[in-house]
Amino acid sequence: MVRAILHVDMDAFYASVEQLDHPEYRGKPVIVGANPKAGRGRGVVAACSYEARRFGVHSALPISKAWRRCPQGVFLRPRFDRYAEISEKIFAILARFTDLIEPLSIDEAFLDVTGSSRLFGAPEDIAREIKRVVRAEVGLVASVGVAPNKFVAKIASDLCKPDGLLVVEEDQVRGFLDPLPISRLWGVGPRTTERLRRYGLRTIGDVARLDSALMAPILGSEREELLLLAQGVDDRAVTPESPPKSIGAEVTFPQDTGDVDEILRTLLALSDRVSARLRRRRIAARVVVLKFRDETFTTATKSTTLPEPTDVEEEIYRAALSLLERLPWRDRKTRLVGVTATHLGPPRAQLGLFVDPNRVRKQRLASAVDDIRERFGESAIRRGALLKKGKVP
DNA sequence: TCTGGGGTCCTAGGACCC
DNA sequence: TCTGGGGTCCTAGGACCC
Repeated sequence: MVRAILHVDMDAFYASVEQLDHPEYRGKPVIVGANPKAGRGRGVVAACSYEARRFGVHSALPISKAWRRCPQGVFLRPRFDRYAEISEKIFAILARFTDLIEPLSIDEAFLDVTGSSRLFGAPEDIAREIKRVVRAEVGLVASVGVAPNKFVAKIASDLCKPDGLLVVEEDQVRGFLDPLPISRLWGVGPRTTERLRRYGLRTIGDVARLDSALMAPILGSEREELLLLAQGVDDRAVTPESPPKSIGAEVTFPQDTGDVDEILRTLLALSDRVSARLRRRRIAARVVVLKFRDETFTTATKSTTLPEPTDVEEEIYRAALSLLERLPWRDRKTRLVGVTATHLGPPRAQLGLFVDPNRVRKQRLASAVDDIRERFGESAIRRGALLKKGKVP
């Protein structure tokens, strides 16, 4: 049986939310991302309105470049809490049409509406209705791709933006994919594109027509999947939300720093953030990863496995500190540090295992802090060590 | 002109165990 | 004199996605 998969994707999501909340920004080039600091800012564009795209601005563009290309733009810092709020409304709308929803990001999802036809009509009608309701109830514009599988549905919505609706029937799939560049294939980024180019492969059709056996040296271990994708075959199911595999926080310093104190304070703040998010989800981590980037943009990660799972800030911080000592360089300035918790699972207490009374005290303290922050905001309460020097990043 | 922050998945070598 | 074979865990790095 042919499935009916929808890919729903909001157009210029962050920028559109800003234009929704601030009517005076409508019709203007809105650029959401890092602080441009008059062209000297660090970071990139997170999202921008279609008005801004006419100036050559796009997401992931360095913010300094965006400033130069579009000095008259409305530059805004992201308000993730607000975007999450709107996102919830959108997902609530999607849930009216099917239970089979797989979120891809804050503003994007796959829907399997194969079984929804009796109630809601043909897939194309469902897509049109979703667009109508999202616009009427939220005030934002979505694009929707409809196809027999996820891969084709995703490409369809990408290609019909903005405010698009594109249906690709099963017998149209090959003709639809063939002329597209190989970089449209899932999992084919700049590196793989370059490698495939060297073999003269430019379009998805070029890949689809290859002989699997001959491809071995070209594509490596993932050749079967890639070949099938290129041929428009994708059996992956639409699977509702799964628990996170890792939770991390990282920060790029406004200026590269050689100040050990600043680095330590930052690691503490990051450990704090990560542990709070672990506790909120009632999970604990067995592995802590420290990420470090120096002034030459060289990046290293070091990880360590803890004797037992933790959600306690102090333990994560101590693990990060022990990893700091194993870093390969000392003489270069630091651009970025990050702390990530992985190998997540239930905390010991939930498993019914013995928990050291000392840790119980720390956890109670941490939970109390969480509550205060919940009620009065993130900055309501902080560790003394964080206040010693300068501002918390 | 530089290159964010949140993730996922895969590979590969070495340790370790039976 | 030679030194199996398989499985799992740990660690580091890389490609990729939004």
